[in-house]
Amino acid sequence: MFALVDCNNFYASCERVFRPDLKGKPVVVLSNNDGCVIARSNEAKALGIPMGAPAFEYEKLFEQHQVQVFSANFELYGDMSNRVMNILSEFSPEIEIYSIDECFLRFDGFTNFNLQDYGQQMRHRVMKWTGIPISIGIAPTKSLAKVANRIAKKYPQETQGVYLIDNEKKRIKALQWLKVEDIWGIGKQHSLRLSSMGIKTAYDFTQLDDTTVRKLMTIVGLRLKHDLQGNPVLELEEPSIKKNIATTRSFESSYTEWEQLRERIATFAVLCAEKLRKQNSCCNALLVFLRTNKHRKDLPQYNPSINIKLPFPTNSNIELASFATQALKLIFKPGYAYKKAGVIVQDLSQADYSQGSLFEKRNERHIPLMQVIDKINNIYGQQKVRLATQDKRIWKMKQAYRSPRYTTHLNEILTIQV
DNA sequence: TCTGGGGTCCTAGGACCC
DNA sequence: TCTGGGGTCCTAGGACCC
Repeated sequence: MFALVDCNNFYASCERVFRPDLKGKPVVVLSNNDGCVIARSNEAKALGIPMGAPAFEYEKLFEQHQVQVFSANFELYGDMSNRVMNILSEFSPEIEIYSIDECFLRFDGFTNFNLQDYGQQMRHRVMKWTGIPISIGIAPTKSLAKVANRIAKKYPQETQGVYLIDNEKKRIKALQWLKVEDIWGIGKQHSLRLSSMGIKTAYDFTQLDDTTVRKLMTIVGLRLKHDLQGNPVLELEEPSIKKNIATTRSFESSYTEWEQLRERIATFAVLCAEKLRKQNSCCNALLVFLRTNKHRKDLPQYNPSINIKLPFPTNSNIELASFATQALKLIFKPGYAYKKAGVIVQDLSQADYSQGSLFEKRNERHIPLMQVIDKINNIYGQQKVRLATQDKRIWKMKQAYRSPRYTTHLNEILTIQV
């Protein structure tokens, strides 16, 4: 059996842990630049605030219903996530951390366990030790565990947050209940297509023949169908290093000047380099892109991107910033109002076994230099040592409502007055 | 005025090889 | 009129996830 454990309204719940006064009140968390709503408490959902709602369109509603608004505090959420995952990993030797707020557990050889009770234990422990509420779905396959989880979330009273699909009758009932667009792995395009064919529920989907599914949705869809039928096809995935690493941001205002963009791109490249070093990788290619504001139909649009191969693999701040700037030079055109840009490093290889080039070589002296820079920045704070092309203000984001980083910065720790 | 960020996998088609 | 057969590798784009 597999369990899918999912934190309820995760970001909003993290904010509430340190602000118990917000219990029962609507809470929303905004994306970077306080742009749109990326998490909502149940009370906020009940007010009809949709996922991804642009914050400026809902300002009135926020005020009217005294919605508690937070800027994203990813440092806090990441740390809370680690705590939750650590606790959950004590419940099974096999765990796959699927996202910041979700994990799969595998219960192999748990035949003498009452998984319903076991799930309740998990909920209680995570709640007691972190304050984060979770929901659990348990079933013979991963995709069915996803379905079970959805039921647990949808009917908290009846299920007490844990739902088990452990027989054929429950499986069919669950699939007949689930709308086709809510299946994990079926997105907007496929669900529209399926819906137009009269396929309305997950059960209908599993009744299609293999050839049709394959033709419509490739091998991915076919695997999903079999998994939903109760034959485990989707396995627990091993932790693996990333294949691409991106740093992309929208700007707090539009940029028109080369200097501004050069600074952003250099900084994004440095952030990518740091992420590369954290997983001991080098990259062999990188992509730089620019975007104008797609919502401003009145302005000229220009969304270029360029992919360049590097002459040698590297994870040096200096080299990546330099390559990224060269790439930017090739796509930058004056006269446009750029709203977003990004650097994506690709074709990653292990840092220790890098394949050198015959004609050009990375600067070996950067390796110890980067080690020292990482060390200093770890102690004294991010980007204390930085390139001269980088601005002092590394985070150019609107974050009007960020909560303290309670668990990762000693000077922001919660103070209690008795 | 204002609209997020970061990933994965699969396939078709082009370019190339003998 | 008619123009082989069998491969590999790479990339862009589409689909999906949170």
